[in-house]
Amino acid sequence: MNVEDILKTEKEIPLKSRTLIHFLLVNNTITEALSAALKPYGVSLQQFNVLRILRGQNKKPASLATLNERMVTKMSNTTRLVDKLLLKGYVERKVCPSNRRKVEIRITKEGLLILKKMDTSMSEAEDNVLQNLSDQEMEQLNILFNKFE
Amino acid sequence: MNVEDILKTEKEIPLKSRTLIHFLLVNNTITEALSAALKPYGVSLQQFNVLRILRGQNKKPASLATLNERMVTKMSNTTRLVDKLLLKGYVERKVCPSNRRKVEIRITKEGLLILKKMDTSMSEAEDNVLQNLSDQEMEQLNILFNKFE
DNA sequence: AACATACATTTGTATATACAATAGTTGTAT
DNA sequence: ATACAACTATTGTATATACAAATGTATGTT
Repeated sequence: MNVEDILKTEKEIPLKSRTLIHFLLVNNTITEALSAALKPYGVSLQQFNVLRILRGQNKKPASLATLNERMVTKMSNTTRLVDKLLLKGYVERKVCPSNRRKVEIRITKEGLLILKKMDTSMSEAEDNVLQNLSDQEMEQLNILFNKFE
Repeated sequence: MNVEDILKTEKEIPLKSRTLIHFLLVNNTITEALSAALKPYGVSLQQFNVLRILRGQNKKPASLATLNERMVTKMSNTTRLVDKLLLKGYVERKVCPSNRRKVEIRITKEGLLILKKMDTSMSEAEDNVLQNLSDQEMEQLNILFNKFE
């Protein structure tokens, strides 16, 4: 299926616009698939991302700045994102004793438990989205992606 | 710059996840660049998209359904998107005489005028984002993008 | 100690989006 | 003609996000 058909337009789109539009279209496909996989757990992609970062810390706490630095999609408001996870009991937050400007955020046991389940669903969704691509093609994509500013 | 560096993580990310994360990262780059180009005009990417569709109609009106069908990123609420453009005077909307369930949306003279200016800015932004890619590489990307479900 | 500056997070506000519910219109079958 | 289902857009509500301003804390300078 080509871009013109998807957008139901007669005229041919120039290569550059076409590439970018195609990019955005595939991005929609990907985020919809991943979000749908997380839907049963009631968390957004961003919240999932935060939980994964926290698990990667191995007990070490993370500050908001750390989270922001490592998030795939940077947020202007990580505070409220963590609030949501707090409400669900998946993270805990306390003021950092050594520097009281900072907060220490950790994933809870419940967070780890639910995250393990999410991992399975996410992995399935990833496989599904990428099922028509070979390893070589993915490598190729990664190389091409590096050329974007 | 590789993905691991961008996300400041030590562990190597598996190819599939890596590809998808890289995709999302580049998507952020693209949408930020394009949105920034539209910022001076006070319209969002979606609003710009609607204006372009309307211009492509050549005087023929479009219904909300038509807009939705042709938008790059489908919206659950095109009504309010058009509301914004109405307020700015870039489009006009009236009830379709032959089928009063539908509305007829057209771009105005002011809309066409401002859109012409936006085109220049957008084209510059596109060139900028894609400056490191050859035509062949873009073609390659389009082929790979077609492999996504 | 007093002050200015930088830092880290939180809050306020406006806008955007998703999803569900509603309202009005049309076509069709009876 | 009437009832009913399908269609199209609008509205309501909750949540998400962007951006700017405010708060509280720490650090450096005099």
